[in-house]
Amino acid sequence: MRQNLKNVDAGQLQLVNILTQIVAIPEGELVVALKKFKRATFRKGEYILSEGQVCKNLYFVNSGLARSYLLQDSKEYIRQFAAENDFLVDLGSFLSQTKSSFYLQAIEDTDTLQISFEDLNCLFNSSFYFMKLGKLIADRSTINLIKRSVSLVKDDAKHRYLYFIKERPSLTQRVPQFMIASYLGITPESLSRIRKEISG
Amino acid sequence: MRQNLKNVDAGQLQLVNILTQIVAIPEGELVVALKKFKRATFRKGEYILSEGQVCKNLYFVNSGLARSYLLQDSKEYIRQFAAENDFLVDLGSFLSQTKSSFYLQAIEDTDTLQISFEDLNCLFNSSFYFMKLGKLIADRSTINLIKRSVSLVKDDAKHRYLYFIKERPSLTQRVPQFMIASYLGITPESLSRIRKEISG
DNA sequence: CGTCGAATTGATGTCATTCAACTACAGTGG
DNA sequence: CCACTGTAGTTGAATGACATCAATTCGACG
Repeated sequence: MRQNLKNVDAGQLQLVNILTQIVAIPEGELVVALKKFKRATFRKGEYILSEGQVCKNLYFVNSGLARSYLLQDSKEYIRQFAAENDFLVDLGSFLSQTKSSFYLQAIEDTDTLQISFEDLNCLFNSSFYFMKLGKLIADRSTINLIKRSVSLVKDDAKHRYLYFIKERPSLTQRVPQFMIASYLGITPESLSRIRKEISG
Repeated sequence: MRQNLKNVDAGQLQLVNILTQIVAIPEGELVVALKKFKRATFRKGEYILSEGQVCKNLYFVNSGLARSYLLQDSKEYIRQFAAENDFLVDLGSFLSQTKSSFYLQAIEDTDTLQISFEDLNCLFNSSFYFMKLGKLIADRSTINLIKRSVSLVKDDAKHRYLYFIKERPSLTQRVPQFMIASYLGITPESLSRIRKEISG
């Protein structure tokens, strides 16, 4: 039986679309790869990973919304939101298979495709295309993080917020304000005042 | 004539050591790759890249020290120091071959091996090993940047400085204080006061 | 020895935090 | 259907961290 993409479900197709948008991959390899991804769903508020656990899977978000954050001195520091078509993982924990310092938690009911560390590594090591894909994704994420870290030293809270609502307008609606504040590195009170100032 | 690593110079050997420490690469491929790297030296203060130019090369620092920084409203924001065995590049400009928003400048007399965007791409696309190397380097840099961006929201200036001198003790000696301050996202005056407080 | 940029120090200002009070509102159980 | 409860969001006042501005001091180098 010939392997093709006609029988994949909507979630898998969504993943394929994102991947092939980054690099062209032979259909046969995609079909093989898709077999390694398993559906995983999380309820609003549910923890996908907790601090101290090893991040054994990488998640592709089909629908819903999740966050990754750090807890220190009983304060939360959000480092990322992952919505539709985003990847979700604690990269440090995942790549070295060591204990995580981050939590991964669903903000909305969230539907994902997960792949294990071992399976993903097989994929990378068995296919030039996937290794290339991995590199390109890592490159992008490096560039994004450069932007973010530069912005954190260069811009004040108001500019960071304006940039956020420009870049991720849908999140501005879906994410509670105190989480946006945490992501921006400020308190909910400060964000509230900034919003007041902007609207006024 | 058999290709081997016996005839490479010290700088090339240094690069080989760093690369093979990340991933094992057949000697033959290394020899081919090394041919694409060309020696480039810069005097203290010299610009390796200026804002608005396209970053056409990636640099491996054999010796010396350089920085990458952004200029905005006539203020400098240093985003990275590159010393021995570090890579230096404006990744955003390099990967998309578009105008750079960063400056690359030698802080000390600096000795590098440079490779052009085209040559590096050939290397990546012609060899699985190099593609893997590229991915692993990008992964590392992502992880480092996650740490940095989290630290920028989580830690105050004092903690960021303490972390810096712990992680890069040699730089603490070699980099002028006002540049360390810029990297940390604070003013030279603030850093001076922090140092006073720590020593006292 | 003189010069110039780097570093320090002091006085003051600003932005964001902290703490506290209050409002709005969604979810729960009576 | 309404009161109860808890969480999010807002607002005010006081505090704190870092910036700014200005004046020296330090130190490398010609």
